[in-house]
Amino acid sequence: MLPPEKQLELIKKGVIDIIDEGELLEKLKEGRPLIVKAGFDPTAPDLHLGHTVLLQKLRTFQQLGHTVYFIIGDFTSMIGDPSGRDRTRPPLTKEQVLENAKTYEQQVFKVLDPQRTMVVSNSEWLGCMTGEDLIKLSAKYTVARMLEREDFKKRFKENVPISIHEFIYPLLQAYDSVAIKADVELGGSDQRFNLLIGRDIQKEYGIEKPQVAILLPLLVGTDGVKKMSKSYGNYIGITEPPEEMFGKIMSISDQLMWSYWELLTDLSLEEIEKLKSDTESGKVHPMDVKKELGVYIVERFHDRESAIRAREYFEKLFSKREMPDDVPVVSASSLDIQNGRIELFELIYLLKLAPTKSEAKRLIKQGGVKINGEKVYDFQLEVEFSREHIIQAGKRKFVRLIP
RNA sequence: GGAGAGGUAGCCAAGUGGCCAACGGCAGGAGACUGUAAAUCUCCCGGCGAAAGCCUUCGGCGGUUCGAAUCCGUCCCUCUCCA
Repeated sequence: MLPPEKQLELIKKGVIDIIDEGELLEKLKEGRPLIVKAGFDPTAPDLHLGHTVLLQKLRTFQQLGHTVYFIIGDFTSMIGDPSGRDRTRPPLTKEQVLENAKTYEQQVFKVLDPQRTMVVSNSEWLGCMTGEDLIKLSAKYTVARMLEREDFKKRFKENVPISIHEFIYPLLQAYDSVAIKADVELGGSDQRFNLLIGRDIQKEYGIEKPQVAILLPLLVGTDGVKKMSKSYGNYIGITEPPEEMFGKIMSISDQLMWSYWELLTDLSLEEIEKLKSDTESGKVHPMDVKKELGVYIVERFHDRESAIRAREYFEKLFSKREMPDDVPVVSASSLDIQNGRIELFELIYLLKLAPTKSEAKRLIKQGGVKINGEKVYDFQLEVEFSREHIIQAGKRKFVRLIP
């Protein structure tokens, strides 16, 4: 193991806050593998780039010889973490949660070292809690302290409902730390409150040296506004196909790109600064820098070759406005059409290029549909199937229609 | 338990008997511009229909009325104050 001071230095890189740094150093000096906790709620089937910020830091701990407890919040996700929310989360069913949890296990090892990772579900200890246990746990915290949280305070003030179970969430998360005797817990900066409750509750349960809370920056989602989150639909999943992943990265704003460089790559801050100043001075084009980022990230979760291919695909489809190679092929005979001809809007609808016939018409009227590269505005145009047609709806939806 | 205020499309939010498929904003879509960035401009944004128009929608269910998002009854949900 590296000397404690050296370890601390590596751990500190890129983190927002450590509570308490002195305590962490003390723990490191004990020279034993620390129990490092990070919890994930399986609220959607995929981990996304936002999670990897955290995973990467966990890996740092592993490289330093510590043990990671990866907690799947199968129990707590049925409540839904209220952190940063302006309303109650919709609850998940047990089936959904289990389904999602399954895929998590496979995905985390794209980053984590399996030798030093314990994957556990918090239903293991929370699921067998009795009513009495729960009441004892709830008694250890007060409503006033709960309302210290900004998100709760805001909702309370604005008369947005807060259910009692949302108060219980942080307590259960804290109890996880008791159950596994966590030395360190990692979380996004919105987890500050939850992680601190963990410290309080651990002490209540007789743990003398409570966990150290390490807060990491939140990755902003593809919308450029909210944190990357499954429930906001602004995420880039780590299992997404290369082209998809690359495309999503290209769609983030230039400004946002810099935080992606910072949080998702191993480049040093100096190297990123250099890229940034080169971009600002016009030495390099921001789009090229973004493509580089795209390749970097796709390569991490797939491989070099796929990453290059994804970039080429992108350039072909968008920069040169060409058709991709793998346009879905639909044969006219599979479409249930009479007389071998059909009105265009009907066709767009049948090909699922628009969700309703009304939308198909609108799309056509607005000039969003091309047949064989020609814009068509007449939604009643009769399409024949005697030969092949390339139908394009919007920028990126293509269908090759064969007789 | 009592008193009051509310529940309108993905979200926020107008509308208080016919002019309401319902103002406006956000989000979303298409087009122009372009680098699938940002900004800007135009258009669209319940369904069906070529159109006229028709159908379904304003928490649920019933009712009054020629006609209801709007009035009445009842139920469900949220918030506030009092206990």
